[in-house]
Amino acid sequence: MNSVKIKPAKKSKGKSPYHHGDLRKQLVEAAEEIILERGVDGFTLREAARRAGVSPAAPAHHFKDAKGLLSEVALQGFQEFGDALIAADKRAGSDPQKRLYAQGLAYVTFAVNNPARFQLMFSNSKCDMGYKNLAEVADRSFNVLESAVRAASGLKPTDEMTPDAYGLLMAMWSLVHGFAHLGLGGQLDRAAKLRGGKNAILKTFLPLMLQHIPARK
Amino acid sequence: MNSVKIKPAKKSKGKSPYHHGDLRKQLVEAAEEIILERGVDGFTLREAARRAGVSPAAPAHHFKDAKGLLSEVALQGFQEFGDALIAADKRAGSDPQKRLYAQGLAYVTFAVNNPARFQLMFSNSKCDMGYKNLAEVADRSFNVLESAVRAASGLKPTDEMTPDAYGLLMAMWSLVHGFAHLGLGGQLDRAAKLRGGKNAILKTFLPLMLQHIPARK
DNA sequence: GCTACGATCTGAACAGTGTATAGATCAATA
DNA sequence: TATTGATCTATACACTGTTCAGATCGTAGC
Repeated sequence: MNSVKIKPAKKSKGKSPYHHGDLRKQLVEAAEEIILERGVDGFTLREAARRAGVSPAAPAHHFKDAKGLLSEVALQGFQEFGDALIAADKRAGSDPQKRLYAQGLAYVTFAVNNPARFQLMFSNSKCDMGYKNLAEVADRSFNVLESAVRAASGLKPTDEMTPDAYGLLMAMWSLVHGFAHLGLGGQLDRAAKLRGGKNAILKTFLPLMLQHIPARK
Repeated sequence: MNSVKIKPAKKSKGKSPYHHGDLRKQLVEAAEEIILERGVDGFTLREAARRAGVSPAAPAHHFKDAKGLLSEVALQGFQEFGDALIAADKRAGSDPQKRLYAQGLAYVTFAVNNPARFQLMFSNSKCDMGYKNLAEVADRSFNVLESAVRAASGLKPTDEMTPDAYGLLMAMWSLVHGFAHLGLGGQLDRAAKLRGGKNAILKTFLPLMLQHIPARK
């Protein structure tokens, strides 16, 4: 007999043991692969199970249902997304306008570099905001933007938001979110009759657009 | 025998004749019903066939596949959408700023009043921009906005778009589109911790946001 | 060491889906 | 009147998400 103890490897090429050992994580990875290859709507739970090398019923022991697995993917996506926004905000220094610009850049850059995840993160039909702390993690991203808008509106972090600041906040958020959504949908390419895809959006369109960031009245 | 000639009625309560008579239109109406009730992802072709009172295979004689039917719905949606934008633009008179404001209002109002159709219209996975003249009809809406942006940028209708005008155009479009998308997704409600749904979005948030319409530098 | 338990996974099943195919029906034309 | 083409039905196939009974196996308790 083999005296060497073997923890079932991530993807042991040998006969798969009855217990997978790392299924939850691999399902998440498989899901990310799938939505990237086939789009969010191309995802199927069975395909994820297939790629992880388990039966169709196995995922149920780790996620309530397909929506549960996708919600976990969205959760991790919002984690990275928030980190990216925070990092960009810090790099921008203390000038409110620069902070807004940097965040807008980071927002759209994340969307373009993670198109499938980004679409998933904002899809109510594909993931459930009630999943674990998904809503809180999502709001964390939102709060980074709110912080910069406060500064741009001359408000201290403890001040209550004024209606005008709310308007600016929504305008700023709408601006970058809409740009990302239109860009990923291909609308910008079609409308501007330009090619270049991802690169054109980030390098050409985005700076032109961000020059028009709404400013405090 | 009955001497009265009867065209198979829209929904003759009698035994249904073998040939439907008006299936194409009724499938479109059924599809609109379904996406309104169940969301775009809740649509199934079989359910549409069921509501029209025909077999699952019948729609194939009028639309290539499910995507085809939804594309037709999107096409009609863009028709109405463009009409609404044009009407708002005309009502606004000649002041470019007022034109932009009016179009923004009309853009978001349409989205909020036709949430399912709006989402469908901008969903690449659910409808096909290659369907009939869908792309052209969609661009018609876009061109209304471009016209107002030209005016706001001091360009004549025949002038070539400058990079700055392009930036303003994308900013304006992104602004209203992002607001609509975030609003329909429920993100604005959550972030602003307000209730009121459709009404709050249109009456409270939207005017606050539109005050920050990007202006020519 | 042994046992029992709980977590994890399989295999099979069920209802529902989109779509293809062959054949039925029927209006309209020749 | 006969034929043709458009429209519809019935059936079938492969696929989906999810459930359920039972198989497997690490591990906690004795």
